[in-house]
Amino acid sequence: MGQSNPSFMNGVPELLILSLLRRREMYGYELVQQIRAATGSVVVLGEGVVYPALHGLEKDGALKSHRKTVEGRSRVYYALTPVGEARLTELSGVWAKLTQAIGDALGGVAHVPAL
Amino acid sequence: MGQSNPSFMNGVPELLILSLLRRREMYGYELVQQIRAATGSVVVLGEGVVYPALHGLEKDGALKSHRKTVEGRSRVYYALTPVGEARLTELSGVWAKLTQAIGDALGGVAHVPAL
DNA sequence: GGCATATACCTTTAACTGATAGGCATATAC
DNA sequence: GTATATGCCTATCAGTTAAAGGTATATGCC
Repeated sequence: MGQSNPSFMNGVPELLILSLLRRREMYGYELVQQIRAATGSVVVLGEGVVYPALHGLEKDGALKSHRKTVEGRSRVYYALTPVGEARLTELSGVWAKLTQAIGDALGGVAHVPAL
Repeated sequence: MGQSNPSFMNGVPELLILSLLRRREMYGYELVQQIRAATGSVVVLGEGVVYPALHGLEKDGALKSHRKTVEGRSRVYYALTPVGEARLTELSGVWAKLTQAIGDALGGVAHVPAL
């Protein structure tokens, strides 16, 4: 029966979220903006991607959350756990290996320089 | 209505196929093995990915094919067209921009060195 | 001859991810 | 009081890729 393994390209949203949370704890809405900012709008993840990812990571024990009310706003802050740090290290390694492999395969393909 | 844009991560199979075909023409079965070899088995695309991609690229005018019988084997060789070269340049640029953006966002995340 | 394996082409099917679109609530600005 | 920005969340859909199967020929082996 057709059962697909997750594609080799997946897990980047997770990777970005974990890496941003490594620096400091953040809440979901903030992450959406920070991902946009950190990638120069090359990667733009909507809330419909970020929130489910946060919930999944918390369920896996990679994040822990606590509510805090700031300026009359109730926010759910997420912080990395040791499990999350390990996950980040792992995903980062996979990503590095992947990009290097593809870079090697591309060899000297000229691309239009980013303007 | 829910209409998904293609994910920012897509198009890598196409990119790999085009980049390998830039060096020399190949047939589908050969591409499957060359992609595996060129990426050190980091990226392994099955025939179910490669053949449809080839057909799509040909329909777009990015590739042209011709049948050739070699060693009693009937093979369909694919070669890049100018359209395909342009496509390769474009995809390569997108990929470079993407990996750089993600690399920047990751900043100094230590990853386990590939063994 | 009969069988397994490797080559070579292709399609069908389905899972998974991520994108879109919404719904809810509060605060502030006009 | 209405619009906009913040902040959380879920439901649903679509595109891409993965897996599996289906056909056919060639070669090596018993």
